[in-house]
Amino acid sequence: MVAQSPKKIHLPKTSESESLQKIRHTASHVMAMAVQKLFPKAQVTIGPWIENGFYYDFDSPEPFTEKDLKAIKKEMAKIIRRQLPVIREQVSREEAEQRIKAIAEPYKLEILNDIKEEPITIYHLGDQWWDLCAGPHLESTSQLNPDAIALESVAGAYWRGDETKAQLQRIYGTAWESPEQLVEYQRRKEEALRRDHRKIGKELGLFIFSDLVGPGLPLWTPKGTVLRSTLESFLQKEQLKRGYLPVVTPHIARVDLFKMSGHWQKYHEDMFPMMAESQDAKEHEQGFVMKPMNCPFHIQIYKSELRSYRELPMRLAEFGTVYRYEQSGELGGLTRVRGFTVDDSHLFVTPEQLDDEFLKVVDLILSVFESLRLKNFKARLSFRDPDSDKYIGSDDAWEKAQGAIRRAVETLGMNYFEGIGEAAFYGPKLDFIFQDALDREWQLGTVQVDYNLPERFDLEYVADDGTRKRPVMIHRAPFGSLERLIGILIEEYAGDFPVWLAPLQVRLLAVGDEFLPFAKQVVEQMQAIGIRAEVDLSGDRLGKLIRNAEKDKIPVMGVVGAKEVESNSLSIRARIRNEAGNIQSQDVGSLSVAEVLERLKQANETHGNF
RNA sequence: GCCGAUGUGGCUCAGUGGUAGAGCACUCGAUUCGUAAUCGAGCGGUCGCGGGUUCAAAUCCCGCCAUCGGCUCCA
Repeated sequence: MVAQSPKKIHLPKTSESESLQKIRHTASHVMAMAVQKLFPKAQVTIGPWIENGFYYDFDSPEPFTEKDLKAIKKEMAKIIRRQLPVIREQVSREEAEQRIKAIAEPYKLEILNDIKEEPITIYHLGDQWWDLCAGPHLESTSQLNPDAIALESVAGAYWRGDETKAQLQRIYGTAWESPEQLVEYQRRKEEALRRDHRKIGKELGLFIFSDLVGPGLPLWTPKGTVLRSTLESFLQKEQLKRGYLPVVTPHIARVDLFKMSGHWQKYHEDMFPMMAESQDAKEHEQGFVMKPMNCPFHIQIYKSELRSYRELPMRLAEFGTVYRYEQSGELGGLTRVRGFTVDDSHLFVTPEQLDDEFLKVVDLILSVFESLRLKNFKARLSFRDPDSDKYIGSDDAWEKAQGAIRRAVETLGMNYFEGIGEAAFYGPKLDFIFQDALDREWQLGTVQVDYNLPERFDLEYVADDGTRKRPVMIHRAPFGSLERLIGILIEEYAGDFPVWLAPLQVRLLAVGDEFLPFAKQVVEQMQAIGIRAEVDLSGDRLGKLIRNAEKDKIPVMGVVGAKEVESNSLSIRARIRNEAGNIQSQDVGSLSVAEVLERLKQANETHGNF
């Protein structure tokens, strides 16, 4: 059955709609006025529109709770009903300063100091309330519809986004052109929640967390492990085709290794504490640490022999599990964990090979995304912040590395944006950014150019003229991490994996117990050619078996009864993705066992549909 | 780490001061059944953990742990 959506409601983005910008600017001012009415001690700071609404940050001696939102919303409705005109006024810097001082709002003064242009614009709500604001705004509060506004949540937020500064109270709200849009927005949010990988991962039994094991440390169940290994072997195969060399390295190493790499100095707070045999060893920093990255290990393998230019590029690859002591408040599902597996590789190349090799890596990454049907991503040039001291190496090395990345994206004609301050401590990156079901952004794939670690580890190769030269390193991971990738994939597919990735590809459902032997025999044939299949042995009625298989999102169901045994066939029901990307369960009809085997084999090889 | 919220059987949830309940799942029995739930019975919970208040705590208070939404930080 096809669900008919009654009327498609378009939800505009704030950045694309001046009308929404006005609504949300004005709504945030009305909210701030309401808050100051109810909490006279609250001071206002900033309150911009965001893609789906707006927020406003307050410095309040008493924190707001979710219960307060109701009262604030009520107060907002009152303000709206008073039909206050929104008046724009231009004043001189001095005038603005005086007025701020008159109402004792120190944050506004700081904001004023940041505004470069003059005159300063102030927006008034009638003669009741005003704030510095660039606008645009509605003409009157009466143009807001209280039924198209919702206050969503409260959160702590640091002043200026700086954790050393005051913690403010942020209220998130959303406002729309009509109540219908608000309802649609809320409906979509609920729908997004249904795609949440934490929910689906639990339902499908892919991974678990245990309080005893610890936060941010996922445990992979048999089904989840099948999914992981399918992804791993897919990439492994692609890498072998491209001359990568597999390696395996330990999970821990002496602190000294990470002192040499610079991790101990620049990455210390992201690392689990050192293990040391004795207090004395600890004091002398003579212990072991869990690895937060694989690069220093791969470097040791490179360095274990004198390398010739003939060996380069040398591409050492490992699914290496790393451990990072992420702040507790950062952890969440599979997208942010403390132990994760990087599909890591370090390429040691001559400076002349760098550009070409970089392009090959980007090509691999894009083809991996294509195989996974991942289309919605952004490319970010993650460069260093020249004013920060969190990086190692010379300006020259950074210029060269950043130049190489820029050349690559220009050559490819890729769309990209720049993230200053987003570089790794040892080098700049080209990152591929995806969104989760709640529109949060996550970095998956990454390619990094590194002149610094070869320097720190004194890496060399013998050039064709017999001299010793320094290689350049490329760090790269198409998946980024298996954990985060799987989190994103689950949400992308809403749990309905393409046949080649589905942990269980086929389940056979017997109409009666007497058909189980035939079903078992067909499953054995499937397993023999690498198809993941099982028989439902629960003995329930067919309707129930189908319901369970649908709930488990198994791509192919094969019903077995007298007819099928007779003709060595299966009555196939399959979950098939339509053009719009929605999964529909379809009766494919009766197919011979041979035909089913062939189709599944094809799906596995081509990553296509059943 | 910071601000706020939440934590009841494997899962989803009800229970707000009087000593724990439902549905699903699981086990057993009956049913042998053709495309999204057959019927019945049974098993299962130190109500996140620790302390306190009270004659009495899942319920009120304090601390801790975990999860969720943000902030900050990152694959």
